[in-house]
Amino acid sequence: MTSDTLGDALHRLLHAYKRALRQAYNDAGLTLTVSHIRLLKGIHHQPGSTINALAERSRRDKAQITRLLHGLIAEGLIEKSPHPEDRRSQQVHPTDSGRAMIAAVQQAETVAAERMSAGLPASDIALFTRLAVTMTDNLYPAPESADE
Amino acid sequence: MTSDTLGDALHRLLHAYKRALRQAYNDAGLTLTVSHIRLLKGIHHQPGSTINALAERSRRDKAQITRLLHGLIAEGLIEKSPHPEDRRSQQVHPTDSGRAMIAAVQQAETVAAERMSAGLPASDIALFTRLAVTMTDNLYPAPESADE
DNA sequence: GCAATATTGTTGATATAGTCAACTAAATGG
DNA sequence: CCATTTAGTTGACTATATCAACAATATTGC
Repeated sequence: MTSDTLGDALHRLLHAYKRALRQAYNDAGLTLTVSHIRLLKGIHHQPGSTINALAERSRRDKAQITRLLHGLIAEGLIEKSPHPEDRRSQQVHPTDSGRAMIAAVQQAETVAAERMSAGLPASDIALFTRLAVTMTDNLYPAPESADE
Repeated sequence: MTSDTLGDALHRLLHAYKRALRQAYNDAGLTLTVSHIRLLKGIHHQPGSTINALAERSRRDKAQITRLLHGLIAEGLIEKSPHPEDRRSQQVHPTDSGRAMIAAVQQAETVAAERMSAGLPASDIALFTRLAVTMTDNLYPAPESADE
């Protein structure tokens, strides 16, 4: 199995998966983009996060996170509040609308994931996911000690 | 394992992988984008393809393929020739430069793939790739017969 | 044989995703 | 107390992707 094949398979799968996701969101009447939804889920998963924390966890540019947050705030799905200890910083929380949106998103994503996984045993999916996580970690090595 | 986890793992892996690819291309002095390189590889893999064939195989919009081809022609990596039978159509071939570029690309991609796969047995990578192909196929069902 | 329809590739327009740099206000460290 | 760092923002830009409309050409059906 060449490196070529693994890479090609990944590109193709993500392209197909993102299309399927967009289709499922559209079918569910959701108009947010994949990136907005991923961020909303990240906030829902860890309410009170700072923008920096969201950027770090998702490994996205904080400029992009800031812009995506604008969109989510405009939709009334999240809100910001001042950080209790650091006046440079804010904490981000989902609103009731945001939490309601998460439920709809999860349903739509289940549709897409079930299509994608059709005919595959849960043990294969579990292994696939574990391998994906491992490969991602391989690409983001833990920070080295100072004496590197 | 929730659908959430599979999807999230995929998003993260592709984001990390594309970054690693771009880094490897940069380190190798390659200035083409990931999309240009993927198209060049597709042409190299099947010289003489039409634009429509390239769009179909990659499942990209033909408008995007046309634009990417412009860039590759500008770099002298491919060339077009009139289709022998259909005057609407052209055939696309790699040039000698394009073929030389492929070798450099393969080297750079091996670097990225080896980082990504570090510590994983080849059998795991093979299984992962097979599962990725199956899931992609699940998302693009074969065209139905007319009596659907 | 001709008109209607379909196809190929292109261009226009637009949206989404992503990155780098520079900035201000605030925090930290020496 | 001052230099440096950090948090978040904005500007600018690139990459990726899609839809629609079009002209030229091919195909189909009568």
